[in-house]
Amino acid sequence: MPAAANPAVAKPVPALPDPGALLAWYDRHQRRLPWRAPSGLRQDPYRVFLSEIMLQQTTVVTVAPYYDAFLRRWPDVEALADAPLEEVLSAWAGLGYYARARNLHACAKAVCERHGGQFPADEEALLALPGIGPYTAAAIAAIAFERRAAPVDGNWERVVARLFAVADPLPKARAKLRVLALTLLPRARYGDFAQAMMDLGATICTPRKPACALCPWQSPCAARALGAPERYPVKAAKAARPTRQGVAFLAVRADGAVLVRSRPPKGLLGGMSEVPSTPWETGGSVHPAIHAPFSASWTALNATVTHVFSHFALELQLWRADVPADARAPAGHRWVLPGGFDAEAFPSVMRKVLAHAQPFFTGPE
DNA sequence: AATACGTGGCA
DNA sequence: TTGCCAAGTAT
Repeated sequence: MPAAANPAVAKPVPALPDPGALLAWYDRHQRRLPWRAPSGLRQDPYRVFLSEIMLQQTTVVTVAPYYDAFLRRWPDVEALADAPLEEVLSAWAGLGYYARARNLHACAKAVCERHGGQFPADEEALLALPGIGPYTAAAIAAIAFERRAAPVDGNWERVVARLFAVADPLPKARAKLRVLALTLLPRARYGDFAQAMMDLGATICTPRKPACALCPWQSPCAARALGAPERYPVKAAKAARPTRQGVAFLAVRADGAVLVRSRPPKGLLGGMSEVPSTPWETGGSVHPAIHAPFSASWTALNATVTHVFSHFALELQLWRADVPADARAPAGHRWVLPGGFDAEAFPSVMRKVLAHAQPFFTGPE
């Protein structure tokens, strides 16, 4: 041991992170989640798929009730593939990132048509399915099929960035973090390891105030050695969020029905239901009336609906018109009674709008 | 590579 | 109140 024999060259070399230490921690502290199989059992690939799509950029607490509802309504991939897209969108309403729901449905169809109703086990084949990117392909491969794969999500990135004190800012550091993450993989238990990394990130190695004293990897962690684990990962500055304005037209029929239409199949809130409105633009529309679904005595309500989307904030003024029970719906529009609201694919912003149409409709929960 | 794409909770 | 954050993907 030449190095150790020379005190002048000897440095305190931190131990490399041991995958076994994390797995041992996971065996004691793993969270019980609705989509997790009983210990030692492999989870149904459809359930892994469903949960992973829902969990993209979405918290466990938010996902849980949606996951239960979907699984009860569509217990397997064939059932989901056979469902009308409108029903899937309606069930997804409120979860956000609605392209996920469209792709979820398209993916179920693809699995049935291209793979005989069986999810493929290979990352590459999974990656070819709609809505399944690098993370989800790896997650399904590891968790449902016990394949050697690294589903590098935000938790992995945070844990790895701290373990190795990666100073490069995200998202550019992503490739480097992935390489480092691969060095951590164990020789077995790939599914458990993937979920252990996520549990560690969610409960110990948290974005703020990480609980380093409880961490199975506190000893090899470079960021902790530096005394500032919460400084990692470094993130690039995000773009400012502009505000857009618009006017939403609340046409209320004498029996309480509200005039509704469906948004274009792609883009923002693609395929979802909405109250007709002007375009949403920074600066707003100079002449809202030309965008009204029909001519009527529109009254500006003393109400503004505000809503924050991922890349802009919205301020919606409300115009209301009360119309006779025999009023016709313009082309592309339909009347929906309050009792039918739950069957519609109203995103959260529209639930806020509709709360102003019906005093007895409370809107988003 | 950069941007579009939701929502709700928390400090 | 404002900004940050959560099991990302598509283009």
